[in-house]
Amino acid sequence: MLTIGKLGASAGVKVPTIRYYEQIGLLPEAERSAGNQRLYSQKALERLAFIRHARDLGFTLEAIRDLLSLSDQPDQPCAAADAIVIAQLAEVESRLARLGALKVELQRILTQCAGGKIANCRVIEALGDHSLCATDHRYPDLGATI
Amino acid sequence: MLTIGKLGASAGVKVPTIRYYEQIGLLPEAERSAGNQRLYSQKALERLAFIRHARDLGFTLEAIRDLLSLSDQPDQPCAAADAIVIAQLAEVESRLARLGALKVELQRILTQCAGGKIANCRVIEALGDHSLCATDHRYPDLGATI
DNA sequence: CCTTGAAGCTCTAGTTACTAGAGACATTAG
DNA sequence: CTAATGTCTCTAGTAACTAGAGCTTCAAGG
Ligand SMILES: [Zn+2]
Ligand SMILES: [Zn+2]
Ligand SMILES: [Zn+2]
Ligand SMILES: [Zn+2]
Repeated sequence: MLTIGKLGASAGVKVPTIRYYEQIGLLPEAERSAGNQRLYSQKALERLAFIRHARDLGFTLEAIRDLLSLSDQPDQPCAAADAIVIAQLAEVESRLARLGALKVELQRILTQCAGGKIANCRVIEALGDHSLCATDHRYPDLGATI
Repeated sequence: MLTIGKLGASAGVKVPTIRYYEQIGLLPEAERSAGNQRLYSQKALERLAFIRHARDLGFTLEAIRDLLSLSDQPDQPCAAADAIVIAQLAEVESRLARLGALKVELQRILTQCAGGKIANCRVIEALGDHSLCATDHRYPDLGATI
């Protein structure tokens, strides 16, 4: 049995984060010691490591919740799990495309600066006017994660 | 003079977002009509378009605040503005690197699935165990934007 | 046995950049 | 003049934590 501190150190997750995961129901309520402190089994460590790793791979907590509940049902077909991973890959690819365009545009903007005063700086101007842009980096709001 | 709705339509920014920008001091308090409705000048439209475009380029509101205050001081050297753009470029490149690693890893994980039941699915297993990963995608917390 | 420091507990609030909704007032088209 | 749309303020909610206050429990040293 591990205390919350040991668990966090083992899984690479901060203690308040573990309590947060419990609070939102991503981790089950932990057993408690006589003194009301949380105690964790090896299985709990595995579950937390799964969460941590999936977070590192960019999955949302919602997706992780689904993955965990799937992994608790071993005789279901795995297509649902794969679909979540495929969706995450698509998300990553979409972000990559967007960020690639941003990179190109920012580099291009930076080349416009010849130094000097702000009044003459083409960088400020380029930031203000999309019609000076070479690429179309205006995508409908991709949210934000990773 | 534009109403808030026209302003938003012109700049491609939703009305509540404009009010939010005013609330956090990114836009100055707008003039008001006799009936207490906000009225905006052409200059306000330019400022809002600047904000919108900079957001599209992934700048945070904090960075945009700094850029705006720099652009209000035309005889300052432009190095400070450039530095903000350079930092943003670095941020974008760092995210690109991270996302590139994630993409590779997610693709690799997906190849492990041979279909079938979850109990045998290597995808779930791979998600749970970083030692099965081929790349090192564990970077110290990059926050999240874009 | 006692003390002290670290680790744990609960609870609240703050972060980013908005978005949604309630309930009231203003403006405009027909 | 009325109905529809637009605008007003204010509050609260989103994702995934993080920080802090004020309290209790635990482990080790003297
Ligand atoms: Zn410059
Ligand atoms: Zn542009
Ligand atoms: Zn599978
Ligand atoms: Zn991994």
